[in-house]
Amino acid sequence: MPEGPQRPRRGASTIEEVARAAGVSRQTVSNALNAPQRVRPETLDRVTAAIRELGYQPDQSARSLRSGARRTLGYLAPVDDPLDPNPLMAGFLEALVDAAGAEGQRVLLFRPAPPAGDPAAAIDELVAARQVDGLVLADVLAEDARIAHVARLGVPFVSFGRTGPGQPQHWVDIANDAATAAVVRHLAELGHRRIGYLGAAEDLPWMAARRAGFLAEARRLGLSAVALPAPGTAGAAAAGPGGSGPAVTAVRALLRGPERPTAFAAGSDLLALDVYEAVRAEGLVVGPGGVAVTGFHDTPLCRHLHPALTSVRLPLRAIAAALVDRLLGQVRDGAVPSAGAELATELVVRGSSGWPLPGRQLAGDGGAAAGGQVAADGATAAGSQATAGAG
Amino acid sequence: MPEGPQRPRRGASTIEEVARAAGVSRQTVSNALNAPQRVRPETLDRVTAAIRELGYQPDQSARSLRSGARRTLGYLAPVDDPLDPNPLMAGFLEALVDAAGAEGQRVLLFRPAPPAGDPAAAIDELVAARQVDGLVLADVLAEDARIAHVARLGVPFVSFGRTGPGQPQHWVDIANDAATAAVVRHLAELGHRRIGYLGAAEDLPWMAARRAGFLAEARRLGLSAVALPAPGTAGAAAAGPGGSGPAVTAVRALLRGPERPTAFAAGSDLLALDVYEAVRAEGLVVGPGGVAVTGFHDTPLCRHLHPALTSVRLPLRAIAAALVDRLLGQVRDGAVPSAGAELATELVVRGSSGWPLPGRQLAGDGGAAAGGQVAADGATAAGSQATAGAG
DNA sequence: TTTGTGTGTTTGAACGTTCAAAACACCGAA
DNA sequence: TTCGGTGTTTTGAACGTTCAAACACACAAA
Repeated sequence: MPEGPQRPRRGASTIEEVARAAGVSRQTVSNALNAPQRVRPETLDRVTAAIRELGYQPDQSARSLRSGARRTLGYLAPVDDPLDPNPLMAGFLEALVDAAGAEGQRVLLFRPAPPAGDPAAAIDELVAARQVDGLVLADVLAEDARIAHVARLGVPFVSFGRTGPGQPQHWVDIANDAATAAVVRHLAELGHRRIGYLGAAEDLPWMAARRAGFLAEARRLGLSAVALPAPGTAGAAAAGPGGSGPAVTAVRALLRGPERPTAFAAGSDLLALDVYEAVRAEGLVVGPGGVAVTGFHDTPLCRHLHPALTSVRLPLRAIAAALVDRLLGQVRDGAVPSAGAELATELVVRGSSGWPLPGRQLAGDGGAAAGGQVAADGATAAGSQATAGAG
Repeated sequence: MPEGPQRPRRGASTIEEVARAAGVSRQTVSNALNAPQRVRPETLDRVTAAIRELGYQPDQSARSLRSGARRTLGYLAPVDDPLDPNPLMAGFLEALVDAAGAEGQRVLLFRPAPPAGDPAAAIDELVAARQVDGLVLADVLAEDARIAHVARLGVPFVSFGRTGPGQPQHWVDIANDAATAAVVRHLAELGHRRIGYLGAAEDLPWMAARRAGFLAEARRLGLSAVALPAPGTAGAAAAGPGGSGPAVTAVRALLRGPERPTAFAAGSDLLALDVYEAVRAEGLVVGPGGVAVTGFHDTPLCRHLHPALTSVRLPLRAIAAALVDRLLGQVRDGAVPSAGAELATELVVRGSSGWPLPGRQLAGDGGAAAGGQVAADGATAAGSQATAGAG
């Protein structure tokens, strides 16, 4: 039988010990940490030295209990389809943790308890136990029950993904339509006049926006454009994550048709893989000489494809920073955002749409679209415009 | 100017209010929550009713301060190469949060502060502030500075990934060698006699183990086997995430050689993509009629390939549960694990190695290896054996 | 009746910090 | 000399909970 927990206060010193060591009172040490300008410089030095000496760090529980500030933000993990997880979850989380850390905040991960999986209950629990100062929601839909719930609760929150017009505009999102519009411009610059789009799960707002941005820009430039799956077809569901067969079939059909597209934009990197397959199945080649292809998300997959896949890169660090900034604005000053923030993406050009050899520069690029800038991996990047949308 | 924070204690009731409502004392309510068997059933009912009535939940900070238990586990996010992130991070985290939640624990995510990125400092901060009861480390190497550090600190911890013989054996890991051995058996059953392996970053212990398991089982079965990149070649680095060119080149060279393998196992799903490319570049076909290919991790990518990729699925939920179990054993009872736990993987057979049409069952499978069992998606799964390794 | 024994409940104290207010030291002006 | 003012430091109380010990009571044994 084990000898029990017996927490031995591993080296953890208290504020009282620091005070004694520095020859001051409790509160002076507290002030030295929380409001140094109130402490005489000479005293501050002594206290700081004692703190370092003893390796003191305030007990977060005691701090929270007294002050009310938890210094912790809750991230509600979206319950996504295990077959089609959000491809940027991990990267976004890292960015979020870093952005929060820069503001002295930690990130608490939570999820609706399986198998029921009621997000509202999970939120209630966390808030009732006062474990967080605010919440970060992700993969938010236009009419999202989670948004309505947290708004009703009155908890500070922000969302990655825009909310509907009737709801609080605490969101940060990328410009999905501008991203695919930039893709269209890129393809147009390369000389493509007939272009296709492969989407999936068009009921998701970001997917719908990508499709819409594609079609709008193509129309504006006078290009011939077709988006798959065609609206109203069962393909919309079938082209989803479960089986990619129908998507490939649809793309192949288009490639066999009279108006064969010379380029295809995909709503995700995985969908681009279906395009690759379809192109090859039709005996065509992916890339400049054949059918140009682009993806979305810029996952590691892009570099492992042959040719490497041109894709839309999301500014994850900027998104995370904006979210934390807006959230802490509410927590600290009660500053409720009145409008969402829309961030620009970056198009990373690789062999699938650009040039056979990766690393070649843009040749004489004086066109209408934004000028290219060389990205980290020798590929060319063209940013889409940033806007701060009004609520 | 905003009107200030003014935290209005949103609906949060205290234990005192519950006590008053139930006509008992503070401590009885506390007992009702923490040691119900000490409370008379009749009283318990009254207290429970009051708790529900008022929507009471104990303040976690107050609880932690007094009892010492934080009810929170820290997860140290590995600082991986952004070009080659751990492909199961997101899924593992979800499983970890669920497993922790089932035990009433939350998960706090933290990372070394960029740009320096010293894990030890990040750990010290978290522990000194007493924000967690224990730590979960991931992507652990044999001689890992983080392990040495937490062991020195005396904090309860576990690791996903085995530790070296001289170190505490608080690990949970998958049987990497058994996983690739199962792959070899699977390929042998299909009739393959000459097989290849494509690895990368062989300095990582799990990658080394996959390679070793592959070679050992091939030798045992008397198969002709070649593992890429060949030891001592610069390809070991070049075949990594950065550019997949060299990997493709090496595989192609092997396919052109006199002893052309009829099957290829890859150390990850992304590497399998390189194999696909090489096979096709040589004018061959991936799948039963041509070159069989297998991957590792069973990422969503597998289903989007044509043919769909046979891959090794990791028991993420079991891993997370084992980690939480071992960690809480230390936290609650001081039960220090004396040996690591090795978990079995599952081989998900799809078209790239099995049969042209996905969904077909294993035909008369009375061979030497473990019997097949049908997995969720109509593919066939064969488990590798589980062992509990001795420290 | 007294004494013990166990069960259920209450009371006082403590966890480590910050808030609120009071105390102190010092300065220059009245 | 007194007074107010300012800057710095200290003191008492509080945050909401659980620990440790005390208490009340019923019942059995002495």
